[in-house]
Amino acid sequence: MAESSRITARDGMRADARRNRERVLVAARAVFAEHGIDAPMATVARRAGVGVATLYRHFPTRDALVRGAFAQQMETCARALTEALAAPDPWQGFQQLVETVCALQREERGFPAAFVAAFPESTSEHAQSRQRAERDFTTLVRRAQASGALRADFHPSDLAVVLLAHCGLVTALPDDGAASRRLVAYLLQSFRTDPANKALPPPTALTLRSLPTATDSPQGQRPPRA
Amino acid sequence: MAESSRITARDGMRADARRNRERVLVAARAVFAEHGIDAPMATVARRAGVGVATLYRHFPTRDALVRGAFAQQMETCARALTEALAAPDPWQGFQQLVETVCALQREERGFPAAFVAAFPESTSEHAQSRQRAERDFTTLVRRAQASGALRADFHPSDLAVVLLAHCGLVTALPDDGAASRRLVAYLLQSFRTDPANKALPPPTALTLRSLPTATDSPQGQRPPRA
DNA sequence: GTCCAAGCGGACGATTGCGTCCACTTAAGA
DNA sequence: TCTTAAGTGGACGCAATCGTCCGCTTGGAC
Repeated sequence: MAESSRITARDGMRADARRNRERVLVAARAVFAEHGIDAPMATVARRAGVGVATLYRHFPTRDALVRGAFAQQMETCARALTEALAAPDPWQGFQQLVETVCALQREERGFPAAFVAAFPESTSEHAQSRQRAERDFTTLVRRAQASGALRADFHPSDLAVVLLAHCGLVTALPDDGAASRRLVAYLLQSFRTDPANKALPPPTALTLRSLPTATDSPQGQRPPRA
Repeated sequence: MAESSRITARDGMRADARRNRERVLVAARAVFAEHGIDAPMATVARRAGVGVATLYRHFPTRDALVRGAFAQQMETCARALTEALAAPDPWQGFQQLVETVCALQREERGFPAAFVAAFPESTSEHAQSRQRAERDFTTLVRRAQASGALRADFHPSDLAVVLLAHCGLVTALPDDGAASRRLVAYLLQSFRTDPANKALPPPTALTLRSLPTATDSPQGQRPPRA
C-alpha cells in the first residue's frame, strides 16, 4: 500500500510544499490587496517566488486561491458570531458582530471583493457551516428582539443587505475608514428600537467632490481619461 | 473656408453618422446591463450592427462610451436635485432625491457600475456642473436641517456614502429590488430627526443563504467552481 | 446626375492572461 | 548514502481583447 509510508508531516505534505503553500497565500493577500482579486495569477506566483505550476497545483482555480487567502478572515467572522451569541446582552453581541465584520472588511483590502464573490456560494463543504451560521445568527436576532433593543421588523436577511452594501462602500473608497464607520453607525442606529441618537463618528473629512482623486484606485479597472 | 459648407445637419454630423451614434448608445446600455461595463467593445459594436471602427470613432475610449450611455440617467439625477430644491418641504425633497437616485441605480442595470466608475471624476467639463450640484445639495441639507426634520449632524458627504453603498448592494444582488428598498428605508429613517419608526418595506423574501443562487451573475466575473 | 469627403467595416498585429506539459530538483525513508 | 516519488519552474500553445489602418460606400451639395 505505502499509503503515506514515507511521509513525515501529519498533513501528508512535504516540508517544502507546505512552505510554498504558505508563501503563496501571503503573496496572494498582498497582490489582491494591491490589484484586486482579478490580478493575474502569474503576479501572485512571482510575488511568492514560485512558478505558476506550483501555484496551480496548490490552488487549481483562482477561486480556490481567493478562498484560501481569506479563510482566516472568514474564520474570524465565524468566531465573532460565536462570541456574539455568548455575550450577556444580545444587542451588545449583535452590534459587536456587525462592527467586527465591517472592521474586517475595511481593514483587509481585497477581502470585501472576496466576500461578495463568495456570497452566492453554497458549496457542499461550506453549506453546512453556513447553515449553522445562519441558524446562530437568527437565534441572536430573536434574542435581541426579545430583549427589546432590536427592532421587531429586523429580518436576518438584513445582515446580507448591510454587509453587501458595506462591501460596496469600502471597495469604492478603499483608503477611507471614516465613511465605513459612518455607514455602520447610521445603520446600527436605525436597527435599534430605542433611538438614543448617539453621536455619530465624524463625517468624511473630504468634500463630496474631492473623494479618491483618481489615485490609480486598485481593483475596478479605471480606463484612462478621454 | 468651406468650414461646413456642405453639411446640412445643425450638429455638423451626417445623417447616417448620427443614426449610428444613437444605435451604439442603445446597444451599449443593453450590453452593459447584460455583461457589465467591462464587456468587450466588439460586443457593443456587433449588437449595434456597426463595425468597431465606427464605435471607436464616436467614442474613443470605453470611458467615453460609458459616459455617453448613461448621460441621460445622470441628467435625471440632476433634475431630481433641482426638483428637490423646489419642493415646499425640504425633508420631502431630500427624501425624494435619495429615493429617485437609488431607484435609478436599481432599475437601470449597469448604471451603478458606471456611477461609481465616474465618481472620482473631476473632468474639466463636469467639474462645473458637479460643483453646482454639490452647492445645491448642501443648500438642501441646510434647509432640511433648519426645518428640524433632518438630523443636525448629517453631513453632505454622507450622500456619497449612501449612494456608493447602495451601488454596491444592487451590483451584488442585481435582480432584487427588495434589498435596495430596505436599505434606503433604513438609512432615510436614521437620517430623520423624528424617529417615527415608520414601517419598513418587506424584507428580502430569500433566506440569507439562497440569495443569487449562482445564476451566472452578470458583471463581476465569477470564476468556475473548483 | 456627378463628385468627393465624411463615414464605414472588418482584417490585422500586438498585448495580456490562462492553464498544461515535461524535464529537473529535492525531501526524507531505508 | 541511496533511491524515488513528490515537488518544482518556466516555456509553451491557446484564446480573448484591444485599437488602428486602409480600401470601399454613401450622403448630400451643386
